[in-house]
Amino acid sequence: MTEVEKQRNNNEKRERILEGALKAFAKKGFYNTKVSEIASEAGVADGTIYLYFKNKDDLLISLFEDRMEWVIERLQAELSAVSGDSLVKLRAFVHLHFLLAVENRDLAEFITVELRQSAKFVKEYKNPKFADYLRILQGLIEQGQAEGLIRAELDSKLVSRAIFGALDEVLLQLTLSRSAPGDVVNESTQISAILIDGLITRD
Amino acid sequence: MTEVEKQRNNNEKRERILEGALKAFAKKGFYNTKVSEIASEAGVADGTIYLYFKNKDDLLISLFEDRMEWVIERLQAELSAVSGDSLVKLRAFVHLHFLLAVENRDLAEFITVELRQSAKFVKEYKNPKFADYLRILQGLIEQGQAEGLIRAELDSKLVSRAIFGALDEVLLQLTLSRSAPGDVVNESTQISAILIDGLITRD
DNA sequence: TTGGCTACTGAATCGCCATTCATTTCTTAG
DNA sequence: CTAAGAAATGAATGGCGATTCAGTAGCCAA
Repeated sequence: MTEVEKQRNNNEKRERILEGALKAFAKKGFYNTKVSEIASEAGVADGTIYLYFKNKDDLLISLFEDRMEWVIERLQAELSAVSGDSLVKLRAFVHLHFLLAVENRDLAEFITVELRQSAKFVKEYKNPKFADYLRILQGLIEQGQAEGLIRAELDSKLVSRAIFGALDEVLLQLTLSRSAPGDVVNESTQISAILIDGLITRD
Repeated sequence: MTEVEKQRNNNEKRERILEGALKAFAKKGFYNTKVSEIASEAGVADGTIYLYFKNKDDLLISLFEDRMEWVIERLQAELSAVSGDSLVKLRAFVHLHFLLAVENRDLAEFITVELRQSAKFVKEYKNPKFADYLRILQGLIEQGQAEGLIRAELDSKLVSRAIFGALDEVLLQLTLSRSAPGDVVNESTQISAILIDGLITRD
């Protein structure tokens, strides 16, 4: 086996473990998932997990890093393909957020449910990838402010937090109720409408 | 000891345990908190906890119920003292949400961080009190729609979820960073402004 | 004073599960 | 083909911590 193939092999096993962990965490949550369950889901022995990850916490963090990186790449790729002003991009962002979640149920469930816990309780972990995600959103807001489309007096950091929160909570409901993909278009359209134009009626 | 005094005594001990649990859960999270830590925080023996609660899960759920009930009562009391149209009330709601959180740090931290986990993983638990909270918000939206102030085409359930999510995420940030009470007024004002008027500039 | 009742205590139990590591299996260079 | 080294295995270990329960303490009524 060449070095390259060896590398691929390693990554494939590592990936299988991550995939098993994702599935298990999404179903039962981090604390209620046994390492042995992840192992069996991944089709490896319990001990094998410890060849790829330091411990259960490390597995959790690695899973975050890995999947968030993937999400961010997809998001950026799709966003850069959108042409138009920042409001158009913001609408696209909202839509993509939902779309990615619906296409990756387990991942969405894992992130919406475990993100908070982990951010707080897995010692030392500062969750840089999540910060990156927020920064993309914040960048859109600031772009809009620079273009004069979004009110300049708003704190872009606060706004991006709030938007993320709104999306996340609606998604939580969606994933937990395991409802049909439903009208993602409808939901994302309504959220965008509120964000951009507000709740009030106009003449 | 009369029956009444006995009752009060019981409730006082029960309350001490709930208070200890709240403090501990807020600091270390449900899964990282030992029952013995709660006991020592409450100044009772480990076994005493099991005289008042079936098990650790039951303690968690009871804590939710109890504190959410209190929050809802305060919220309703304060809201009913607000006179004005539904937009005024919505602004007050947002403001109160932040205010209550800042006045009750541990409670806010507990609710923002543990609510999701519990809703999903404590078997059987449907979290009715949280549903009540959302319903208050939903009621405000619907009132606004009836008054013609809020766009009728919006799904009030979706909207109330989204608003709650926005508030919750901003609060999460606030409580986790343990930042100074800071400008709660500023934050709640900006959030209300976005909700009501939207992000965009107006001529 | 005593006996019974209730509330409380906290040390001991017991099951669980993350982690380890002696052993086995696979891989490849010579 | 062979032997060394790498990778994987999964049964055994060890510690932890929720829960239990035999015993203690306080209280009251007779």
